[in-house]
Amino acid sequence: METKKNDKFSNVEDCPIRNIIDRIGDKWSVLVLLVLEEEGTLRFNEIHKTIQSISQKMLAVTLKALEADGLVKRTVYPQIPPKVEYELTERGSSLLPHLHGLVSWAVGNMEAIQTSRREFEVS
Amino acid sequence: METKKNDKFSNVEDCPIRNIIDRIGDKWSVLVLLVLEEEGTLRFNEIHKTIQSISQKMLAVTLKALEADGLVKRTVYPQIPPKVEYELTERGSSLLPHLHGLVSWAVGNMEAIQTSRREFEVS
DNA sequence: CGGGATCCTAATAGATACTG
DNA sequence: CAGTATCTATTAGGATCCCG
Repeated sequence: METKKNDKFSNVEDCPIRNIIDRIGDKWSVLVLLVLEEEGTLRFNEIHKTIQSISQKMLAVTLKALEADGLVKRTVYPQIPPKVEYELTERGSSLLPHLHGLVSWAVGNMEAIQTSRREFEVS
Repeated sequence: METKKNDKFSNVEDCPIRNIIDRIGDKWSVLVLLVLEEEGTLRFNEIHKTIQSISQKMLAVTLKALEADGLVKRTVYPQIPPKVEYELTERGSSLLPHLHGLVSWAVGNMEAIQTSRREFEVS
């Protein structure tokens, strides 16, 4: 992607909006963040049990991305069998109110949106 | 995707969170919404000029999806050459405050996140 | 001018098997 | 237990051409 004059929004790397959308806009990140907020500290398999429809691979990938951004803290207990715990960082916690804003909007508007979609289909 | 017991978050169609993330989590929707908010009513090519890095196809696809969800209103003026205007609906406008919350968080945390990513890389 | 139709590629997600 | 590796299927996105 090339940045041109007059294009305020093209520079992906430096655009905070695009950056954050790229992070939470994937398939699972928001869900994982909400689960960690609701349940507190969880082990890998505990998260997996809460979100059964995610694959092991995608959960690992998602957690690693969240960890890289400093939204989730990963603690390894060097024992056998291994134990790894995940929890929100402060930065992660500070994001959640904004996600809740989105969630409440989504809950409040989902039905109307689905109706709109159906009407749009037939037209 | 199959819904199982104990999995509160797997049912994509009915999960408002997943629904809204699927909509705004694509590459361009949020940007288009923000542009329409900032600039008001715009023609297709005016949006394109503001976001030059989007392809014509993706702009059309994005606008159609936003229209289907009732977030954007599309008005056709039947004349030659054709004129089509886009503007936010009330529902679209009601979403924007929540997006702004996200945006402000993103702006405030982007630098720290980028630092975290770099540190994570080398480790 | 505002797209739609088509074709193509790159990125993403899932299934499965394996491992320290 | 908590992943990784590999492979395949699906999807998103871009390029190009065309049309009313």
